[in-house]
Amino acid sequence: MPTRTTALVSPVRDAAEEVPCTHLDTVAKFFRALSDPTRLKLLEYTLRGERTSADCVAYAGISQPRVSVHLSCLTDCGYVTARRDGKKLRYSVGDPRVADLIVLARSLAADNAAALTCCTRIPENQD
Amino acid sequence: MPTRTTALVSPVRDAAEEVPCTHLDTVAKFFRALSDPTRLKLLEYTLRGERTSADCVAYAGISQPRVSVHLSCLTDCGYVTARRDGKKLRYSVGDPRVADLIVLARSLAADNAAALTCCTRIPENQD
DNA sequence: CCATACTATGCGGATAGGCGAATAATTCCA
DNA sequence: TGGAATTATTCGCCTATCCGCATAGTATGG
Repeated sequence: MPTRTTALVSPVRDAAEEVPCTHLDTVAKFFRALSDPTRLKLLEYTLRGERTSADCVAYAGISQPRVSVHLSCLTDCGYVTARRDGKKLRYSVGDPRVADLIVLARSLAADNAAALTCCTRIPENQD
Repeated sequence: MPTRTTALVSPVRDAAEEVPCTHLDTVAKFFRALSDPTRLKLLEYTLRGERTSADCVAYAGISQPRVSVHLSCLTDCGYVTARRDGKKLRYSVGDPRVADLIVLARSLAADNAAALTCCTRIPENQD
């Protein structure tokens, strides 16, 4: 089916039928939210302070609709929360573990930066 | 080198200065390695003990070439290391931070499992 | 209420990246 | 050294998901 569907606040409540321990697909999806440079950029930006959508648009350098989608994704995945302030929505990161995760990942990635850059095995070369 | 899409009003001068910390694209790529259920499955499997390629093929349930690519990817990204033992290669996770990262991510994902499941922006062939 | 600012969605195109199948390359042991 | 076992690469196909642009929807303040 279509690649994008409405997220909003989905009425689906199926967490009861499965164990509380997170499943593979869920964790993978969790990581996928961070696998896009734009989303990662927005998350780290929001991590450093509460941001409006307009802030993010200016910071990320992409269109407002794109930012909206990314922020919605980050929100759905539990990375950020939105708070209405007048006409605007203000996004922030509430859970300190998010920062821990980023720091840890950056630490690991830094030590493997060279190898990571060379990880061209999966994608086709486009030279 | 990933193609940087030319943004509207993006200065894009970050490539000029050599960032001491890890680059955004690099970290994103780092996360991308974990954003695939198969790779995540293989990583967690390897995390629990040294594994051969054949082990991984049986465990993941996909073809050997696919496993080879995934393990190469995980290796390039610094998650696992390969050690030759006779005819076989044995894969293992040396860095304890990898386990920390997974544990932390699982912890976070568990607390947002419901929301994550509802994040239909990342569609899954799951019902 | 209405106008407006703010936010979300639809569309179409382009590309990344996953898979299976076939095959090549490499390595070890007899 | 040769054959078998193991691992890596290539190819075609297909889906996911990124983007920009246009537009629809919604909440707030007047």
